[in-house]
Formats: sequence, structure tokens, C-alpha cells
Amino acid sequence: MLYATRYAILKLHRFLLPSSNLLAFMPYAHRTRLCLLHSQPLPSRDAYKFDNVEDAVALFNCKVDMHPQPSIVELTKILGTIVKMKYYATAIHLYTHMESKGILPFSVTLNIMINCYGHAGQMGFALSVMSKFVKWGFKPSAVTFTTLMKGLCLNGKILDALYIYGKIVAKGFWFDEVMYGTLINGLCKSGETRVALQRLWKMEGQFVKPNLVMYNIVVDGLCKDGLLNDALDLYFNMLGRGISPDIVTYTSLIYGFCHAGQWKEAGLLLNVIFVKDISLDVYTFNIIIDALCKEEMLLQAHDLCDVMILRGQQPNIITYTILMNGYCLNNKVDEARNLFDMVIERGVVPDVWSYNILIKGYCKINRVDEARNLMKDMFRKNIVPNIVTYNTLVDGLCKAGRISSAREIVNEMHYCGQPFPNVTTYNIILDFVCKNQHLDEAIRLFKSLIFERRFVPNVWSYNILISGYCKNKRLDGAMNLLQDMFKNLDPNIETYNILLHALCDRQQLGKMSKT
DNA sequence: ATAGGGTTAG
Repeated sequence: MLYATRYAILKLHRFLLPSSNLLAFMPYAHRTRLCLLHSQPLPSRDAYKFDNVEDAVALFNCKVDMHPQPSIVELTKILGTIVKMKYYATAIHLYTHMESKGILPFSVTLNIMINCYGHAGQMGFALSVMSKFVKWGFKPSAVTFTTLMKGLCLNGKILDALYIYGKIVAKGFWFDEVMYGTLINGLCKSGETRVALQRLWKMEGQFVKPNLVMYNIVVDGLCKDGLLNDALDLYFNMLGRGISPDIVTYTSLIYGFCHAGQWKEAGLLLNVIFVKDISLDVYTFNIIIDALCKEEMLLQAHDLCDVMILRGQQPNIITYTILMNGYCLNNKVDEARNLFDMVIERGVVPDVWSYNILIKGYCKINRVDEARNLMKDMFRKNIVPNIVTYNTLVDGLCKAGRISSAREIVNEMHYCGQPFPNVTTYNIILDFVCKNQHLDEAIRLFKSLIFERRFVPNVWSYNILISGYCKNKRLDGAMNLLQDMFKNLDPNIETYNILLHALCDRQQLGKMSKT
């Protein structure tokens, strides 16, 4: 009898069993518990579905301890569902436990583990899984290599991903659509848009053709880099290939032109969308509302928000944050706050970003106590403040002259580590100390931070101090710091501006040409 | 069929 027929009959048989008929109407988690109680094998005909990780973990642990040992396929299925819920660390833990019990993985299990290590930021372990393929005689598949490349890209190792790509191609292995998609996205997200573009051009003549999403990824990358002509070239190239650009393509292009201040082009593209009768989505509206806000056209921005609702698109928390930011930029913090309160009343849940914008707004107009209250409000609502929240507040407190409160918060960050102070935090303090004419104290602080708190200064840290030296007419000190900076960092345009300004002031043009 | 990618906004 054919295997498929046997399987079909078996399935039917299972279904007709009275107990399983009853079970079919129960949530799967309950079925799991029932099966555990009666130590019956689970119906394996459908995929595992769990309401929460705990159930999945419980089932996995139960199966691992069973006698005789369960099939690795069953365990792999459970691992797969846990990974789909994004509990990578849990899956790694379970896998280790399984291996310690002497249960050996097979190729699919290993693929899952590479995925887990990639998301957990442990590429070293992911690579050691690769060697297990060889050790146990499994063949890495297209899935294996895709997963590995994605992990490398996620962890900023785009060069390694490209190396793997080169190796695979050199072996005469064909890249499929998914592999190319992974690589192109990885390249764009690592800022290597040009390489991604070259890859895309090369694909044109190959067996696997670039698809809409691949085009969109590269168009977006080009727009983010401000390479608008290239983005338009690619757009026309799509049209020529018979791939219709969608709302995502247009949204990326409009974003690019808006950010370049090329309103006419952005408007033309918007017109194309209307002519083609493509409906705008929330992203498109948000980008245009943001552009209007940045151009101080707050009324129009607000009107567009209403248009959005009329057209059946609900503004989301990002829309409201954009509007709030628009108000704050114009020092209309109370209006931003009114909007914020109204949004919450309407049942939209605020997030960290929306709080951060409002906190920044209050700090800017020196109402730091209201900023602090907002942070307390976050704790009440279980919205976890992030490093931006803390840095904004520390900066606000410093600028309001409340240095002891600022230091209190930084110390709290340092000892609780939730979040840890970063370069920006320390730069805010350095800037404050410098601006208040305590240059020598700032230098002392700078050195002690490096030695005691493992502070790694960036260009801005140096710029702050160099600027401090310049304002105190101590150009030698500024030059020494510049020398010091050259050891690890490249100065940026701001560094040169500060120095040129100071040197021009003293008309020491001879020194200027040296820098 | 248990495993792999994918685009836009603050």
C-alpha cells in the first residue's frame, strides 16, 4: 500500500477514536496536559500550537525524560514552535538539555539552533553548530546557509556573510530567491546599499530574478542614503521589467525626497499614487505629516491627520508622536501634552518614544519637574524608560542647573544598570561642566571616567573638551587633545569648525593650514 | 513538512 494512503487511513482512524474526537474541541494546551496525564502519544498529524511558552517547555521536558526516548523529529517540532514565539534563549537551553541526555539532533534541529544563536548574538556557537553538520555527516542545505548569513548580518558581520556567499557561488551552488533576499536585506541594513545594488543588477540576467520586495529594499536603502537619482533609476528599471512598484516603493521614495527638501518631486510621486489609484497607508501619511511639521505647517499636518481618518486609515501612536514633536519643535509643549492626554483617552497606548518626545519638550522649556513626573508616570504604566529617556532628563536637569539631581540619576543608572549610562550620558555631563567654565574639572572628570568607569570617548566627547579649551583661549590644550584623539578616532567636520573658528579668532593662520 | 528572507513612519 502506498505510504500516503496508509497515512490517510491512519489519520482517519485517529479522528474516529472517541477520545480524540472530544479532544479536537479543546484548546491544544489542555490537550497537551491531558495527554501528559494519560501518557498517550500526542496526535502528531497537526502542528504543535501552544498558548504560551511554558506549555511548550513543559511538553519538551516531559518528552525528553520519556522512555523509550521520543523521536528527534517530535522534539524538533516543539523547538520550532518555541523559536517561532521568539524564545531563542529558551530553545538553546532546551537543546543543551536534550543533548546532555544523549539525544542527537538531525539537520533540521541544527538549522533551528543556528537561527537561535544568530538571534541571541552568539555567532561563535552558530559556527560551531556548522561544524556539527560535518561531524555527524549531515549536509548543510540552502536553509542552513540562509540562516547562517542572516545571523551574520544581524550581528554586523556582513563581510563574513559576503564571504560565505562567495564560497557557495564558487562551489557552483545556485543561490535561490530566499538566499538573495536575505543577502540584499543584510547589505542594505548594514549600509552597503551600493553592493546590494550591484548584486541586484547582476541578478537581472540570472535564473533567479529580483522580486518586488528586493527592489523595495534597495530603493529604500538608496533613499535613506540620499542617492535619489539611483533610487529613481531603479524605480524606472522596475517599471521596465514589468514589476509594479507598490505603496512601499512610493513611500520610500517620498521619504527620500521629503528629507532632501525636494517637495516638488515628492508631490509628483504623490500624484502618481493618486493616478494609479493606489491607496495611501499609515506609513505614507506619517511621512507627509512629519514633513509638514518640520516645515512648520502644523495646521496642515493636523488636517492631514483628519483626512487620514476620513480615508479609513487610523492614525497610530507614531502619527501622534510626529504631531507632538511638531508642537514641541515650536515650543507649544502644552498643546503636545493636550494631544498626548487625548490620545490616551481614546485608548491608544503610548510608548517610550512618545514619552521621550514630550519629556524632551518639557526639558527644552525648562519645565523639568513635569518631565520628571512623566517618567514617574511611565513606571506606573509599566512602560520601561530607555537610555534616551534618561539622557534627555539628565540633559534637561543639567541645563536647568539642577546638577545634583542629574548626578543622582546618573549614579542610579550606574549602580542599577537599567539602563547603563552610555557615551551620550557622559558627554551631557562633560558638556555641562565645560559650559559652566570649569574646564579643568571637566578634564579631570574625563580622565576619571575613562579609568574608573571604562568610558570610551567618541568624537563628540573630544569636541566638547576641545571647544572648552578654545573658549578659554588655551589653544595648546586643544591641539594636544586633537593629537590624543588622532590615536583612536577621526575628527569630524564639527571638530574642524571648532578649531578653525578659534584659530581665525587669533589670526594664527599658519597653524590653521597645518590642521 | 519539521528548518530559511522581505520592504515603508516617530
